[in-house]
Amino acid sequence: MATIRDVAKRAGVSVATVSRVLNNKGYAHEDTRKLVNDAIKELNYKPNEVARSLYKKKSRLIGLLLPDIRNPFFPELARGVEDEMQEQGLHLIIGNADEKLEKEIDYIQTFKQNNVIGIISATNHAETKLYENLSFPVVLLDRITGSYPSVYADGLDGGKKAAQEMVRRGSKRIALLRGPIELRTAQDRFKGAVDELCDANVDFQVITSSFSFHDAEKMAKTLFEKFPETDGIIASNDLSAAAILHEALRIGRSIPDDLQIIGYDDIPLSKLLFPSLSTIRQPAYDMGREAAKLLMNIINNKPLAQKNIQLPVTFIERQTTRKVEKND
Amino acid sequence: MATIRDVAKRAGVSVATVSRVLNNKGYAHEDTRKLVNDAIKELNYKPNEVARSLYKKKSRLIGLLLPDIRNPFFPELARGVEDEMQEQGLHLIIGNADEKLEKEIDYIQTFKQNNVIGIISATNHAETKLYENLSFPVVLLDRITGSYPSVYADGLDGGKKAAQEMVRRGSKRIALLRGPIELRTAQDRFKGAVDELCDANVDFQVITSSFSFHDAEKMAKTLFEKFPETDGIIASNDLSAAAILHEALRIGRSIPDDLQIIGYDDIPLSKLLFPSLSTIRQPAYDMGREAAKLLMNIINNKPLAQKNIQLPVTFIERQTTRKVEKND
DNA sequence: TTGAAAGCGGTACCAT
DNA sequence: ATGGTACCGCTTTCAA
Repeated sequence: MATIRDVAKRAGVSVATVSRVLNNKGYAHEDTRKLVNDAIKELNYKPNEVARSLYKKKSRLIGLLLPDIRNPFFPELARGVEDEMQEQGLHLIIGNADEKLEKEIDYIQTFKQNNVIGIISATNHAETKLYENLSFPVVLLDRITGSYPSVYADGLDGGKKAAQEMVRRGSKRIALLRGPIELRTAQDRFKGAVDELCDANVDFQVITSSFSFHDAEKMAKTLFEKFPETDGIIASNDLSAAAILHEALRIGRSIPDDLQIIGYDDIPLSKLLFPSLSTIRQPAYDMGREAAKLLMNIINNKPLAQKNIQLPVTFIERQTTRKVEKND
Repeated sequence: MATIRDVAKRAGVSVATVSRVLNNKGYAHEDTRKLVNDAIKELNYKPNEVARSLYKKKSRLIGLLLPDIRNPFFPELARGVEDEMQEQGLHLIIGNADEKLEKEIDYIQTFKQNNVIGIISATNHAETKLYENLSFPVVLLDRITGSYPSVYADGLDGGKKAAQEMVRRGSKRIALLRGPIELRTAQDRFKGAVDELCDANVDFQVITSSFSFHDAEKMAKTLFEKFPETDGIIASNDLSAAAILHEALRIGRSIPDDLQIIGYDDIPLSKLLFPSLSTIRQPAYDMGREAAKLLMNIINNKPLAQKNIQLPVTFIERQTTRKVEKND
């Protein structure tokens, strides 16, 4: 690998000059500039980011921390972050915390030690002290606390919409899934639904469940054992909804005639289920992009229009809910 | 952040001594060692990996390149790699190439510039020149070329098993999906199936398709339009299989009585489909772990039992295939 | 057993 | 406009 010294020698100038040309900083005569650039090309020189990072105490890396890379919602977020960062000439280190605090701590350490200039976190512990005393900014993604800037979708409205659509389509004995208690976003969508259900003339039951694959199947079985009368299920995410749909069909429930299901997230697979899943769509890709933009604005000290960015959710009508006249 | 100088000062020794203690290299009196370790604890000192990396031209980072983070097969691979690396005290940078050559090049550049000590690649271009002239080892994952060490599952056997099980269960007019031509792994499973189907007394058609979400739906529609008579489909991966299953049910085919489907991969969602998907399971998590181990053995100059590691695949019988007497 | 100092590959200050 | 050089934080050789 060629170094800046090789380039300097080749161009017949000092390393200082090469550095200036490289970074477009300070003066450099047009001719010298050309000399240097030619040398760079000839040697196929790429600056050593590590050396740069050591001196400046800043790299060109952004850390992205995901809670569970297996839940298809998160790869979607990641792609949004990635695309935006790439456009800004930055690089992404993705860490998968696997819902384990220990892994999360480990990744934060790695990020620190590699001089990332910022972190975007979507983990389940983002709301703890882990992110304090960092020397670079943190943006929360699909997570909310008072303390950090964040990007998320409107959970209250999401829950509300799910409940409204469910009720409007005639379900009377509704099971409402409640995601992890420690996640504000999960609780918002839960609360949004509860408020709506309380106002409506329906019975409803609450089941608490995690967001992971593993638990989804068990939860689905339990649900139908405990509440066989249920005629409408509002799931806490699409993964749970998929498990519920599977179990419902397995025990012979007819969907959507006898039982309606509404998911949450709109992961790519939801439309491949059969019947395809009606769900509340979170604009995951856009959320990722927005988070990246927000972080970059903070890093570049741009004035922020808002510290917290809320994106809208939409009801995606597919086939696990019954048809009904439009009435808006 | 405390530096090695702070620690040295605190312990009343030189930085060289601290470094030796830190790395367990060279002599250090037991008492001095304790002195240093105490200082490290008191200051909560963590060595600066960037500085270390600059001098040694080696970091503790491994680059993992995935072709498409949205295909659930790859996160599963990633988790295997991640867990093994973590146990070895190394850290992972995950890059998502998004099936784009340009992104892949970009990530490789990032990996280089950050002194990764090795790359594990599962991308669609791993079989090109991109990985030549690297100063660190490369291991291919779920990919095969002559040139690089690799870890993959037995595609020939997988294709063969899929075809056997399909034929054994009575399908007579079979559609065989062929994945991307440029991927050896995809072609192996295709060839395995072709060989078997040729020997059997059945008709079959070949449809070429990509592995991505986006194309899966269109492909499914086309398939049934062009070959409405089909009574058995061997998919190139579970994503395609899911799309096919969806379309089949949509147009009223009865599964598995009228049409059987066998997928490939066994992604976590396959068992949540309804009917749950019969498929050829690749041990993705284990493949990831093996790739990590292989890479580490190469990095540490351990003698290699074998440069290419092939893992077995298994037929997972679920509900998109008909029941049949055991006959092994 | 320990420490001084050179060097990894850049950046940026200060002279010229 | 350009160059010399100290410095970022760590490792390693060499001398003591």
